[in-house]
Amino acid sequence: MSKCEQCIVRQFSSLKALTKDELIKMADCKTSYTIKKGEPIFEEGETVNGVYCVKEGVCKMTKLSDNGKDQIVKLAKSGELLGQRSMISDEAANLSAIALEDMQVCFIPKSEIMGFFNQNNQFSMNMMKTICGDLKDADDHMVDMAQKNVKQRLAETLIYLEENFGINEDKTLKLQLSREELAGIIGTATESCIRLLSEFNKSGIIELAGKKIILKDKAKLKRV
Amino acid sequence: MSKCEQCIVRQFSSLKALTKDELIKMADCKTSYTIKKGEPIFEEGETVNGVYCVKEGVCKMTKLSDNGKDQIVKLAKSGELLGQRSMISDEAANLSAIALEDMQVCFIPKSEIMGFFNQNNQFSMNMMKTICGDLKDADDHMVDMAQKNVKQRLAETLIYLEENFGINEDKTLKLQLSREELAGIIGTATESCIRLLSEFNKSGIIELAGKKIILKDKAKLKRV
DNA sequence: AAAAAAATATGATATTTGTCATACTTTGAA
DNA sequence: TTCAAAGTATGACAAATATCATATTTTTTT
Repeated sequence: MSKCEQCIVRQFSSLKALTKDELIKMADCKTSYTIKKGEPIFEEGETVNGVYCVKEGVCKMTKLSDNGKDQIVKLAKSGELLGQRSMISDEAANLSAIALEDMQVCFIPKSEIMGFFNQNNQFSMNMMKTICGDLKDADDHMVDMAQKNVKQRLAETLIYLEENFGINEDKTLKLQLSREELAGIIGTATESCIRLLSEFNKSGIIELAGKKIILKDKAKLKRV
Repeated sequence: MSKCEQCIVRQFSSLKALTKDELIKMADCKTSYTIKKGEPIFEEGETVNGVYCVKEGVCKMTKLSDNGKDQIVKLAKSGELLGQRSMISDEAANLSAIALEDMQVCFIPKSEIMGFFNQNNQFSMNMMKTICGDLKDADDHMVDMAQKNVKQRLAETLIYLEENFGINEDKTLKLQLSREELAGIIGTATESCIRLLSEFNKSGIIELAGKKIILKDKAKLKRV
């Protein structure tokens, strides 16, 4: 069993407030999982009863809409905790978490987290702040969905992907999404997404190298 | 100064977990305000440094979009606390709170709330759950914005207004919004909103009595 | 390596939604 | 009470987006 104490990713979440003793205790009750690309960590409607700490890899948090399309609500990467909201609300998961790459995650049971809540005030405060951050992001995202058009949302998403997941040596976006997934983030039909990517490509704002994407002119992208 | 201890609305928020002693202490440091219809309680970008407890009246929580339109993110009624997120995140308000009716609100300073956090675990837990509920609502709302069309969002909003704010004796919706505000909730142009209301009216799903609205056929409204 | 399946691309077209113009109605102030 | 302003309503049209069809390319399987 790997040691939480030596795991760097804990520094990127509420867990950074835990003491050495608490980390040792946590290492004892956690379960580690390897998730293959495309597989779920948990799904909408499931009871989660704890949180998943993402050690490695990126996943999408999706919700199935009435019209049968999957909306991607959020992308989560290494260091983030998943399932906090459901655990705290004592509700089934509102979103599914699906691996976009091979992942390593650790499950920490609710009882353990609740113990930390009671004994470590900084930890509770950190988790509260994270959830508040998620709420702000969701509100902002909602306003974008309501007020911006598809072209603007695509431009915004491309910049977000570069800023949050980086680029390879050849300048292509590191996080490689299918056109369908990209459409699922911006909330549009796959064909519309593809069409706009072509348009951006033709006008030189981006470059399409197969399914890989290079942002050529971020200034113009921001002004779309 | 009115007594928090005797104020019923505290039962509808995290404050219900406070003890008699804590309520007496809170009554001492709170400030009461009367807000006229149309006036702000606080505005986007302001530092709030505490929470507002809505004693009476309804307000809209809005965010100004880049295109100059106000998006209504949420409606808050008596019993709800406003500004929790900003207070906890230590950030300026992300949303403006504008009275839709004459209101009575009480301001409770941050120092006071933080004290309760440390001494009353149930109170912190309640507030966490409230924010988690807001996050779920925001995520769901976001998916609706992305995946449903304007007609469906209008139908959904009308039902929401009836279920959450009730109807008068003449069956009209109690919460009376302008067409512009209604458009601001569903995220569309005012003219489109008006046009769809007319359409619903003509097809008998709703009835327009001046600016008042009666839902005639909720089943049909849900199936739009 | 060949075949099948999935993903990407693009055209044609329909539908939805936004914008601008204008008329009518209600509300509030002088 | 009257007038101005704001809000509501509707038509005409333009723009954005979805849908369906089909072609091409890429990936996966055999």
